[in-house]
Amino acid sequence: MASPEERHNFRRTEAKWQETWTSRNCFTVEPNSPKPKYYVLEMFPYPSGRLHMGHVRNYTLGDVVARYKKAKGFNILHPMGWDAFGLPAENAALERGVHPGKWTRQNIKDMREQFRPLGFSLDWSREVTSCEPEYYKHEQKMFLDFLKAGLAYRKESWVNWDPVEHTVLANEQVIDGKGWRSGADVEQRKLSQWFLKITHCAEDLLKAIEGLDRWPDKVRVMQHNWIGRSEGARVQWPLVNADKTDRGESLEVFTTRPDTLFGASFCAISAQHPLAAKLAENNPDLAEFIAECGRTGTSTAAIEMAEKKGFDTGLRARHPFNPQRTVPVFAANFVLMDYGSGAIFGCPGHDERDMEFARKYGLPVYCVVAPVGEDVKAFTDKLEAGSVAFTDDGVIVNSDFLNGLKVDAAKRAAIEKLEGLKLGKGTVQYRLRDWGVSRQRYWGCPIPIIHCATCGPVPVPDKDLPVTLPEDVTFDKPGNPLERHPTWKHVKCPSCNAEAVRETDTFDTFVESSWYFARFCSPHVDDRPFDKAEAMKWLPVDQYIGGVEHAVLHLLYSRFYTRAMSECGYLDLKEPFAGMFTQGMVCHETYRAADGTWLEPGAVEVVNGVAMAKGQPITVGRSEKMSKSKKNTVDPQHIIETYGADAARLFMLSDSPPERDLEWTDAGIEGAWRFLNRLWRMAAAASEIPAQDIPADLDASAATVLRQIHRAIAAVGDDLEKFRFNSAVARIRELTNRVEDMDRSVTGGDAVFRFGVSIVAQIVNPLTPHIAEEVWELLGNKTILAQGSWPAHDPALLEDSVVTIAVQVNGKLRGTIAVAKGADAKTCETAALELPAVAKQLDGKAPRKVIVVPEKIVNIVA
RNA sequence: GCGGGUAUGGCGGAACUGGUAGACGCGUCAGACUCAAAAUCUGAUUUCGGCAACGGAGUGGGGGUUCGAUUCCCUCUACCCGCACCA
Repeated sequence: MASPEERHNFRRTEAKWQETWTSRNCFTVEPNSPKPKYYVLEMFPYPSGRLHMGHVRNYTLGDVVARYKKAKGFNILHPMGWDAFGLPAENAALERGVHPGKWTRQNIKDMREQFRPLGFSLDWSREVTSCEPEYYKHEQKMFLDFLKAGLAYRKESWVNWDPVEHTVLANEQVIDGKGWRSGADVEQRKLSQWFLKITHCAEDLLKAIEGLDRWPDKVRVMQHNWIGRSEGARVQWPLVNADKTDRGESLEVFTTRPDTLFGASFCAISAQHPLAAKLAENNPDLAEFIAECGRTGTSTAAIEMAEKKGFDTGLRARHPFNPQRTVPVFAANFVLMDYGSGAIFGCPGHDERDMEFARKYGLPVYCVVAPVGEDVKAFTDKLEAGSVAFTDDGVIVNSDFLNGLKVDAAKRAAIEKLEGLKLGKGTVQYRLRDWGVSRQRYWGCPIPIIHCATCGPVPVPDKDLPVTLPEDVTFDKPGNPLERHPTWKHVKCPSCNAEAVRETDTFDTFVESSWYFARFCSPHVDDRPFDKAEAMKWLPVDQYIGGVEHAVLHLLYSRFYTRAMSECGYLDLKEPFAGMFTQGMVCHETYRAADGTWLEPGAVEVVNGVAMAKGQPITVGRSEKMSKSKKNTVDPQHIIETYGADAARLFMLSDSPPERDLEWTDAGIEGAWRFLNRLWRMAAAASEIPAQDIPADLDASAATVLRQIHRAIAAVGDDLEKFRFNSAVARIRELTNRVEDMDRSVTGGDAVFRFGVSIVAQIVNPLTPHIAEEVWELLGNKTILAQGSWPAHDPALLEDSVVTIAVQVNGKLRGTIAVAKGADAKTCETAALELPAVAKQLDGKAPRKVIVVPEKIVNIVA
């Protein structure tokens, strides 16, 4: 171990500066400040009780932005809170018998303590906790307002039921037919649910994506696809019974290809379609088919994909353009009830799935689109005999009045005709469905509704809000404890005073996270969710930072919720997040023993280049996201205790660009630690030099370093603006190297050295603020960097008076020349041709052509 | 299947609007200090040939545009992510 004075004592200095910042109130908003505002927000954490490296990365990125923007003269809002409702609390209750509330609040306390030593510039005075009534009561009020505004409604619907968690899942929470948390096969059940009408904003949510120019393209594309707009038509097919009598009703289908209507050979309805249910009453085989579809549901969708099953209902449907023509109506497992009208028409010739279905059930194939210029007869024969659909653009054929039109024109013509016949209508369909917010859970915000046998669902009157969660609940049985509570749900109907029951469902936890960013603007107002003027002052969030896993759900819900709040007068804003950044995951190598069990990194040692654990060779797996199940986690607290917060932060920012995955390595954190100690030793040396001005007769070598210092200020600032934190770290290290290596004995050497160290302190401050403050103080400064400003660079010093430019012959580098900045082309050319290497390449011949790009390059074409 | 992304030394990664590829770091090797080790410092480190000067090749593969391509275009391959019967 080196002597103490050679090493930076991070334990002492980090605690010291954290106390200083707190006691000087460095991170609270400046009231009535003339400075422009800047709202930095990281996604608020779920209080699991344990800080992990993903948190460290997320909040470090945000802290860099907050500290940098503060130094650039902004008034910063950088708050913190807890996304505190959710299932893990109930799981803890089940597993350990702890009350979810107690467990959650203890976790919050613990995690707040774990955050403290990282030195984030967070304004804790604005802390919000979503599981407390002071927070969720506003959510209840807003929900009732949404209800009044028609933005919330109740409907019976098929839901994804997780049999393990005993709850309903949103479509987004079903992954490959399995519950996103439990991994259990999801079943289909019909329940009455509350919905928020996100589809009301579908078009606007889609269009406005264009304006989100500070969002990652990836996220914008994902949201675009999620909303899934498609143009098409709803078409009526009059139904005919098996005995050829008209049923007096028609089947509505949705199609994006009305141009191919003449190629129809069947219709298919969803197994969940009301018509299917009606027909099944007198048809046990159909009933059995429907039941089978319900069983397989979405659960084995991936496997079942190839297997398209249909059941001929016996009904037939009249072709809208030719009443003489009828097609069979099938019930089919692949038709989705909640998209379009839950029914389709099948055109096997021009849709691959329909083709597969037609071939399986012996249905005819009609060719109605042919490639331009192709022989129609020959193409028709080939298509109708084959089993490959033609889905490209082309010319309509065999289609009466549509013949000869291109696909797009035919779509328009078909829709016009349908509308004339009153058998259809052009429409826009979205993939996006309304947001089901009911959850059959205890640990969530109660939905403020009372169910009365005579009045139906009645909103809880304002005066009775909030509806608080009862604390005295038990978790000895599966399902929702609110259902079983002896008294809580039994209340009088607010409208007729009869005996009634409370809604026992609670909100999806995505509701809390859909408005917390607004609550932070005025977290202590009690009579409304937030002060409108304050919210309008701070919103939108200037820079939001979080994981890509929320690219669709949370971000889309928040965009909708902001619109909904605006419709109800709470705000005047559409987009909550002007800038979005999605960070990569923190990964680590995985290790497995011979018996396949996962091993912790701490258990692994490398002996003679072979990875071993307990004397046995082990398998080193690829790097994966840190997770408890794979045991490849590294505990942030341990890292901070060993190397300090600055080292942990620096490593998080080095090497990997923030949007990419970061590979955690011991060598990496040690590298960061070494750099900090080097900086520390430089600071000690610089502090020995008296403060002094840089002399006018500065030595040339020191002047070069001075230019490099100014260049680094500009470059690091630029990198931080653009989220190139890894590059900023590289430039700071580069500058540190230059300053450290400079010759201090020349005229002005000491002054430039001292200046260089002080600049390093200032530009490294957003990244590693503790050591930066310490260095700054060591240099005799009485101010603190947390309240300081970004150093100004002198534009005149950014560039050298002499530039080195490359000389190429035929595009290959043959040497460099140093010319005065601004030297003309002729000078450059002459200097280049004088290079021996160039002369050698030319071999006495005159160059055919010389290209000179001033201050960049000379290329000689031989 | 559809949509999006990525590919650069032993490794993570740099390279602004087409202009000196490999910044910065890690690792490795050699050396200094040391009784020794750690720490620290110095030097080397894309690759091939060569003692060297120097020369050849080189940014996943192939092709193109250009005086000049990691960067632009076409094409192929591999991997990663999202959606997945959306009619």
